Amino acid sequence: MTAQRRVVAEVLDGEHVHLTADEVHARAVAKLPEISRATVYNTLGELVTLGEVLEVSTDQRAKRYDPNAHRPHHHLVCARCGAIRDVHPSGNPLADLPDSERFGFTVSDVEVTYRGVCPNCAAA
Amino acid sequence: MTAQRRVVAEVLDGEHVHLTADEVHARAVAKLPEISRATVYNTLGELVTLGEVLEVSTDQRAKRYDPNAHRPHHHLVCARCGAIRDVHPSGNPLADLPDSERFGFTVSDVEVTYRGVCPNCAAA
DNA sequence: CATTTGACTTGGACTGAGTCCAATGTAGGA
DNA sequence: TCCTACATTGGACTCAGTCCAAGTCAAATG
Repeated sequence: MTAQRRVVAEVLDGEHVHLTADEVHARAVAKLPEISRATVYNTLGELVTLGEVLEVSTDQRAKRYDPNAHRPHHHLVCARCGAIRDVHPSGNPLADLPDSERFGFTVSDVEVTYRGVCPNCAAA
Repeated sequence: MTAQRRVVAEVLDGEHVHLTADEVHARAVAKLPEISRATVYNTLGELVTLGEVLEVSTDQRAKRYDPNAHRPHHHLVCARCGAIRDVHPSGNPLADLPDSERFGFTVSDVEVTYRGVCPNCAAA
């Protein structure tokens, strides 16, 4: 556990929003000016493999990092501004995939992304 | 409707798999050697806005294009080799998102991505 | 205490996917 | 046929992310 890793963890823990790697880097630099992009990527990658943080790619641009990895959830994304909210649908979509639609796969996970327009963008 | 656009449409229609833009380009070049990448991107973009083709981004790499836009469906992705199958879960996940979890959004769409290991990769 | 070791960090080069743009080509109407 | 608007081209550019060789640091060893 080095200073750099602590800073990255603090950034993610501090704001419960979904930051891109570059945003994490920018906030990390504010606390530890000489931290490099590569280290931020390395640390984020480790946090992901440790299961502390989730990678989310709701648009086709930069991946975002979700510190809320321990509570399973899905995402609701604004198609205009890109805002992301965590949501907890009722029901288990995994159970909605019948065997006949599994093609022999061992299905272990499901991601659900709802898309719509947020109140802010709807008002504008 | 130019020769270039016809070729792109033919490529997508010919193989019901999920090609990347570069794969579409490669196959288009086979039929019309001097077609450029930019034209393929332009045409794919138009097909997407016309609703003829869907953009799918199951991994964080290249977008893939799904010619099966008229029949709603979701995707099952192999975590190892990236193979993609179209699937039709029972139930409607949109209905699973209660109003209390909509945060004032006008929710219009939902994408579901199942992840697992395909029979081929499981055997290897 | 000095040295070795191995892991961590750095910055810069590199890659892949996609976009942008000025120049060129072309289809189809007047 | 000529014009005009639109489509195409290719190359430069951007953005996100990866890679790598070199440098740093701390803890363990002698």
